[in-house]
Amino acid sequence: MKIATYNINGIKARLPRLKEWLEETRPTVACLQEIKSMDENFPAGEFEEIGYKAIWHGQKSFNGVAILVDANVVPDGPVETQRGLGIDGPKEGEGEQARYLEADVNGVRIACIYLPNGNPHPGPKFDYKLAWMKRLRERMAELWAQEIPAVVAGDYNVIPEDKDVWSPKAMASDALMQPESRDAYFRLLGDGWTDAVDTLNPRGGVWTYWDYQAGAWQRDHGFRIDHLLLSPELADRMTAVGVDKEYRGREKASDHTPVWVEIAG
DNA sequence: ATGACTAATAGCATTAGA
Repeated sequence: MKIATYNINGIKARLPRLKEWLEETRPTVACLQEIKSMDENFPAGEFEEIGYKAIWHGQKSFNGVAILVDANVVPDGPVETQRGLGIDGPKEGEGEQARYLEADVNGVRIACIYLPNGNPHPGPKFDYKLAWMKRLRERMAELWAQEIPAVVAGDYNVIPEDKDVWSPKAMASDALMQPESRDAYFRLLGDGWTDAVDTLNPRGGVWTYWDYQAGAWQRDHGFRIDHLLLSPELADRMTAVGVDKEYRGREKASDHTPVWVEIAG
C-alpha cells in the first residue's frame, strides 16, 4: 500500500489539483493538512466520484486535516479511531484547533497531523508548538505500546537537520529549525520511530515545501518539513519513498508537495 | 530589508501561513 501526506493549503482552492494528483498517482491513503474548511463544506462527494472515501476534521478558515482512502483497495475506507489531542490553542478560550485525525486502514493505524508552525519565535505560538509536540509524543507512545503497524504522517513544521534546508543561515531564526523544535522531533526518533524519507535519502537535499515568495520554487529554495514516521512493524515493510515534486510547479499549486511511502503487503 | 505571495473571511484589510 502507498501512504501519502500532502499539505494542500486550502481544499476549496486546491480541489482540481488535488483530484488530479489522486487520479494520477492513486495513493492508497492520503493524509491531507490545511484543508481550511468547516466540516459542512468538505467536498466528500467530489472524492467519492473518483473512488475515495474520506473522514475529516475541519474548522473555520485555518488548519483542518483529512484522511482519504482508495475504496477500490480498501472498501471500508478509513475507520476513525481518534480526533484531536486534547490541547487548546494559544489564544485565551479558543479551544482545540483541528490538527489531529487518526484511523485504521486495512490493519494499519494512520495518524494525520498538522503540527503548529510556531512562528514568531519566541512567543506564545512557539510555546504552543512545543506543548503540542509533547502531547503528540505521548499519543505516539500509546500507539507504540499497542505494537501495531502505525504511521504518523503530516506537516510537522520541523526542519530536522541542516541538510534538510536550502540555506540554514537564511532560516536560522525560524521556529521550524529552532533547537527546541528539533530536539522534540528527535525525541520521537529516539523513541524508535523511523523517518521514512530520511532513512532512504540520508544525504538530505530533499525538499517538500517551497515558499510562494521571492521565487523560491524557481530557485529551488525549499526545505523538508512533511514527514512520515513509521512504527517498527511498518518500517520493516518499507520498500520505497518519494516526493511528487512536479506537482509543486503546476498551476495554482500548494506551497507543499506530496510525500509518500510504499509498504509491502 | 520583516518585504516578497497565497488563501480565507469579511474589508473595502487583516490574519495566518512557514
